[in-house]
Amino acid sequence: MSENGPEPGCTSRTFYLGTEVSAVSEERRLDVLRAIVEDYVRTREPVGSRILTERHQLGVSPATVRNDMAALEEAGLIAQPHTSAGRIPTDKGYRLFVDQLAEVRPLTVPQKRAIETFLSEAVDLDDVVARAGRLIAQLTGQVAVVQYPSLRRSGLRHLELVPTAEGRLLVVVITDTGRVEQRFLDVPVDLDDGTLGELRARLNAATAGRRLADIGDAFAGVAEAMPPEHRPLATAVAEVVTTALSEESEERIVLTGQANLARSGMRFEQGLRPVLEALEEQVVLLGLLTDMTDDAGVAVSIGHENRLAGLAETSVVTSGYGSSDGDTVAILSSIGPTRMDYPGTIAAVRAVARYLSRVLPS
Amino acid sequence: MSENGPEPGCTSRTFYLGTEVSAVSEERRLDVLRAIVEDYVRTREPVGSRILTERHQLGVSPATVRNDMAALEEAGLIAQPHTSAGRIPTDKGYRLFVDQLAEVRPLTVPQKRAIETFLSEAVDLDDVVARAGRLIAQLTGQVAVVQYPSLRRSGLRHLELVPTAEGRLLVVVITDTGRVEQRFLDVPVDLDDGTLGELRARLNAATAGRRLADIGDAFAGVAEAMPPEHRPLATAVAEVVTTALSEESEERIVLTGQANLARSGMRFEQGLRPVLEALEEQVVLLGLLTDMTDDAGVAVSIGHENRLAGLAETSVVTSGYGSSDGDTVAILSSIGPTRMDYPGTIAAVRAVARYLSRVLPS
DNA sequence: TCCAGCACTCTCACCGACCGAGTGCCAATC
DNA sequence: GATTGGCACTCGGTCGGTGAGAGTGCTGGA
Repeated sequence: MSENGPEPGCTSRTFYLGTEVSAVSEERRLDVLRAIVEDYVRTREPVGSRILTERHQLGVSPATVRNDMAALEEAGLIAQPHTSAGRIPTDKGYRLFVDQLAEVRPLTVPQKRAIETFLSEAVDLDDVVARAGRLIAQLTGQVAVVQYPSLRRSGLRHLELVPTAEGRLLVVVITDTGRVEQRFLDVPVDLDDGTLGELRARLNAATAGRRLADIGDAFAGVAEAMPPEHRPLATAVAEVVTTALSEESEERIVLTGQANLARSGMRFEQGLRPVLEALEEQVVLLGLLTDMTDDAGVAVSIGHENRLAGLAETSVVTSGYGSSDGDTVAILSSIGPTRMDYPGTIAAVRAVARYLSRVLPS
Repeated sequence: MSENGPEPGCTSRTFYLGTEVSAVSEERRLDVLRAIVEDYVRTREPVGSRILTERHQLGVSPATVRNDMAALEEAGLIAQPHTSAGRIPTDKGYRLFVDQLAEVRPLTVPQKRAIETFLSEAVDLDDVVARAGRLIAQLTGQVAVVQYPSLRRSGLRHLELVPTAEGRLLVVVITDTGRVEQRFLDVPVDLDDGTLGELRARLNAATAGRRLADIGDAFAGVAEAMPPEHRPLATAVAEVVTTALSEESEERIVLTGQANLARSGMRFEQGLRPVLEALEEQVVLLGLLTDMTDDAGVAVSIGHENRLAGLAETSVVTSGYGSSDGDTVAILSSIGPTRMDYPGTIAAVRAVARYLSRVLPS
């Protein structure tokens, strides 16, 4: 445990563990960490040096492992619940494991096929989202969160204007991802079917296929093309569509598998309550998922890395999904204890996101 | 404890308790039961004879209460967790309490006003349902279940046919309760806008305002009125609408306040797991709620009265709600431990159902 | 650098004793 | 007949003590 800086030319690495050891020792220490993570995830019990040498081919004695463990603990990668117990990984330890040590474990062919068929049997968007959630929950044994395709990132398929008996106008928006939203509009002028039909046709011609986020200009053009007495109506419709559909409250998520949290072996130090409460704050939860998701595949957030205090004992695995052309229109994720099967969870989330993207514009 | 039948002309009543006592004793025994229920609900601890006389003006000594308790236990209305503990009500005891002893406790005026304003701020049906759930969960401190207006029991507001770029037809159904459903239809013939417009107009004329459950005949009439070459299309549309929208899978419910289950004092003997699992079986859960709900206000199902084994430790309080004309189109309910505040829960469910009915066809 | 041995610490399960709450029963009283 | 005070009994929860087991850190030698 010399505290000197690294000497030039020597083989020591201090990158992960902060102490100065040979490259081969360094590697074994990471093997020990991997073994600890894998054992702890499986048995849910702190793992000691003896067990470790018995269950893994480390090629060294328990005493040596103990030294390695001391180094890992010094580096903040593992910890002891109490003095005479084995070690468990810290959040930092899981992070290193996920980033560098975990081996990719793809799903089996039957599993993939099951995902594909189950998703393709869905009859509408609600069904697709519900089924995706059930798949994730079942594959990971954890809680699934699936976001509905975001309106802002979806394209417009059709815009419908329906006059109602009460003299109001019902504006219905259908996106190419299958979502349907509607708003009532108190129209200031009386309408004849011809005008309404014209407006509907113009609106649809101008907006079809565009992103909801950028149809403002298209609407402006339509309003100008209408006869002056109907321009207020056109702008009112545009107003309703653009404002209502950009509201954050229109983002929707679905939770599945909350019963998995109550399974034996899901013990949380603080109990289920903070977790369930965090899951119920859907707006905040979605914000967390959105922030951690980048376009490049699966993202993992571990324990205290999560902004939400209620999720301090959980890890979140998310992935974006989208239409077949690769754009991300929404997020899906699996949430479980930090002591989760990361390779399995990552594989499941990735696979479901992929098939979901394929099935989506049904 | 004579086992003789009731003697003619005497004042004894054996109706509730099975033993032969004077009417005044009978009444006191029910007072004791009420006191036990109220105390147990409040303290979550088995209640003994001494505590009971201290906290309630029963006008008798603990010894007398003990005799009454023995009778109540004999009648199966209360039970002892173990020999030297106090008594707790059984499901049967709660049932008697709910049916005969509980005093109606209406919500306060501010509470009512809060419900009204919170519901009226909703922007669309999703929002209404979500807000109703949050209200119930917050008022009762339990889990809320809110069903979306059932398609089958809703009226048809508008039916829209949209041709898509891929040469398919998108059928959109909008109900007067605000739900929107859509289905794709692979049309066998090519369409011109005129035909489509005619079909749309006829369909809407024939079906507007009718219940979805009984538009079959209307569709038949429309198909006959169309020129022969377009009859297949008309029947296909009718087919899609009638079958798809009568599917049970289209019934949707929303759960709110599951975190309440994890609050302290919500201890279930069997743990949360069976409860959460039962809540996740949405189809079965909805069946239970539907069966227990009658048109006449609030219904209560207690403990083992629930068909679902997972809900054996819970009670369910439901009410139908509907459009302002009084028809029930869906159900909302609150689920909590059998040891719940029945008067408060019933009042909350009733109030939210009432305001919901008023706000619904917004 | 590794390893065997050893002393030490700490948790957990178990045991027995004790205390208190609550009951059921009985005899006396209203 | 209903009520009550008294009393013996039961049983669960708590507390302190004990022993086993697991796991560690350290030291000295290979």
